[in-house]
Amino acid sequence: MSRPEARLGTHLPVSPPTLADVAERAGVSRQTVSNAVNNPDLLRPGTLERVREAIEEMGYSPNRAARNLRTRTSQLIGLRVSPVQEGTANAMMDRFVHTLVETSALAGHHVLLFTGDDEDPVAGYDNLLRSTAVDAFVVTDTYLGNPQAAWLAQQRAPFVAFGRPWDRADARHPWVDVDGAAGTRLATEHLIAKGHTRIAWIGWRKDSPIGEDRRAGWLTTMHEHGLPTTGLASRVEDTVQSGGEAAAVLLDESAPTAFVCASDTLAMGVLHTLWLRQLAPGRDIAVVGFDDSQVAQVYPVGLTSVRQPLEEVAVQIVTALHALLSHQPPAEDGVLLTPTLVVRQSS
Amino acid sequence: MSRPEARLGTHLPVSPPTLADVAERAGVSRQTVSNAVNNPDLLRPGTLERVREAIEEMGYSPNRAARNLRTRTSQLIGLRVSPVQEGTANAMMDRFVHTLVETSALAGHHVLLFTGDDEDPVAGYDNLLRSTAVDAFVVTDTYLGNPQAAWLAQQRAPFVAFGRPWDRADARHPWVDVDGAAGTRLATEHLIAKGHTRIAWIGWRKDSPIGEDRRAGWLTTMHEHGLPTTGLASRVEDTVQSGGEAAAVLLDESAPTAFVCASDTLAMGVLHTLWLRQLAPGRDIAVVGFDDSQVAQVYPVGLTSVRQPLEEVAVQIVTALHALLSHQPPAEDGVLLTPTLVVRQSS
DNA sequence: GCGTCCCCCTTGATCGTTCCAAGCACGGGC
DNA sequence: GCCCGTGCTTGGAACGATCAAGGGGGACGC
Repeated sequence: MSRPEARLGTHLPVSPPTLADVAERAGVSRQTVSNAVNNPDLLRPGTLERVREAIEEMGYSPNRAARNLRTRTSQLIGLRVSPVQEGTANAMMDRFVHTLVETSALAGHHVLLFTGDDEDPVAGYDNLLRSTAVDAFVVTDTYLGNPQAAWLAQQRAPFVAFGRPWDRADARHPWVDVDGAAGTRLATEHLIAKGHTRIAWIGWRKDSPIGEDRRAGWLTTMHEHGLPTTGLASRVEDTVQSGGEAAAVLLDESAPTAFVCASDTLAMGVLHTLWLRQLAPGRDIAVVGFDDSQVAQVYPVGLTSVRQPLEEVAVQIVTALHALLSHQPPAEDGVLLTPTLVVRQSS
Repeated sequence: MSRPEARLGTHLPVSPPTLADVAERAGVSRQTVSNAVNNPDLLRPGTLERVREAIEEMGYSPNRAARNLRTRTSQLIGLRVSPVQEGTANAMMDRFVHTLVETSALAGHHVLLFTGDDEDPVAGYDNLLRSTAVDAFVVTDTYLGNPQAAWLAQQRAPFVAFGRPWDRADARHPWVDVDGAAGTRLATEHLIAKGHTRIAWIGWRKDSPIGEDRRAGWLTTMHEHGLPTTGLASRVEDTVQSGGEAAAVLLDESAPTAFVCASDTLAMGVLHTLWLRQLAPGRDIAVVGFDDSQVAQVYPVGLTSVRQPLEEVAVQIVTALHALLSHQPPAEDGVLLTPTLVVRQSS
């Protein structure tokens, strides 16, 4: 029994061929075609060849919905996109998302984007989860107090976080993160090697664990080298203006010769202050940022910056997801990757 | 017959409730529950209330795969993400993608990301299309010679393009685009109003229709005001370095007092040259970019730039997609939106 | 020649939802 | 009290794939 519309030479879009259509053409059963696609080893070479030809000729591709229904799998990975913050320099997600999409494709998965209600951050996850629309999630914004990771863990939903669980109360779950302290350590040691001794820190407010982590890298490295840190640290909002103001105050009060910043955004503020004071970045005062964002690369005076290995992060996340979905017990909860330092003219 | 695992108080993830489970609980049939979800008007208020309570209590959400299979619909919109180009300033896609995701969500759709083989740009589309994994596509990179739009049109696949069909050979299809010429016209008239008469153009090579469109806006506006253009235009690669070099040459040979650029990337190059020559952007020489990228906003001397209404583009695209999927004959093929000018210190 | 085993393939059932057509209850009209 | 139309509700079928068994044929050993 072949479907009528596939026969008619109509101009209407014909429905794509099904497993049964291919089976009929190849003179085998449905299951054999299915095996040809999913378990080629089970077929005799001759049969396999014949089925493959039929598949090729008819342009057959398995219907996703039917397969999803039967296997209780969607081959989709959910990723929540958070609102765009204009004015900050972190166009960093682009790089991550692209690699994630590419890597997942290799593992046979696609990436599904969804937005979150800001009032109910969990709603988006809940919907997709209950309707079995996605197999797993990638959670990116794991700042302290974000309930998503804990909620997902409690629901026993498969997910991997980009970011460590800062809160001890969070149930254990797989995560991949970048060692921020190692990054600022790289930056600080680079500056020390260049002969700097008065190296200032401009970071975020104290309630950001990520910020504190990055600050610790600077602090311990300075201490290890017996260098002073008192009066050389400042905590501000993550904006260009705040960074500039902090740099101005530090320059006036503590006379640093170099700045390590918790973000490229803050570093841009520092560069702005240097510009106003006719100081040449890299020659008079060194500046190092964090994230290696596009501004760092495009800015006339290239900004030295700590670069997160986002490509590797994506690969590790997909690996962890794959293990999770295969129900393999994870070897370890988390993976901590080390960033690199991209040296440009500003240092 | 209720599923056993839903009864057991096991720690294993229980499969979510189905339509039948809800029906049993509410004391109605499957179809009634389905109607309560999809056509509430068909139910008597009392029944509707009862079913809704059951749905709420059990946390029911329709299984996506089953629904997709039956309705031959996936509620997914495919979007190809192109490789990240480091060094260019176009973090512009972020804004677009986010609005697209948000707007589609309102229409009940999700966004599926996929990558394309660079060698076979059509492969990714073909796979998703044949496996009925997506309902429609949004095509973003519609540069001349890109076969995707034409191929999709030929396949009668539903899609909306962000970008005009520059090639007349392309079959007709819905599109949404931003009027680049109107943008550079805004920029040029802004500079003329500021008293500039020697306004230079730095754009892309001739084979880019988008670049030619933007160039035309500058050219016609200059002509309309009886201003000179000879020796004031240059065409280069879209890199910071090329923009800087072009600016240097133009400054030496034609003494312009203002620059209109085809991109923020090129404008950054111009700013760099000004920096090297100790010229103050905005006071000595005016500069206008295109795209209002993050560098334009973060750069110490704010860069005046043409801003594309990406949010509106996304809304229009979703509207067109909705019409397309409802088989409503589109009122018109394309929608052309007008950009705005964000004036900052550089002009 | 016959039974046994194994490999390769086929058949029927199933996933959870929506479509279809028939069933039943309720109420009005006579 | 009976008939009939309207409207909510119902069981059966279908979407297209995979899972779980069942069956047929050839090779091999006795």
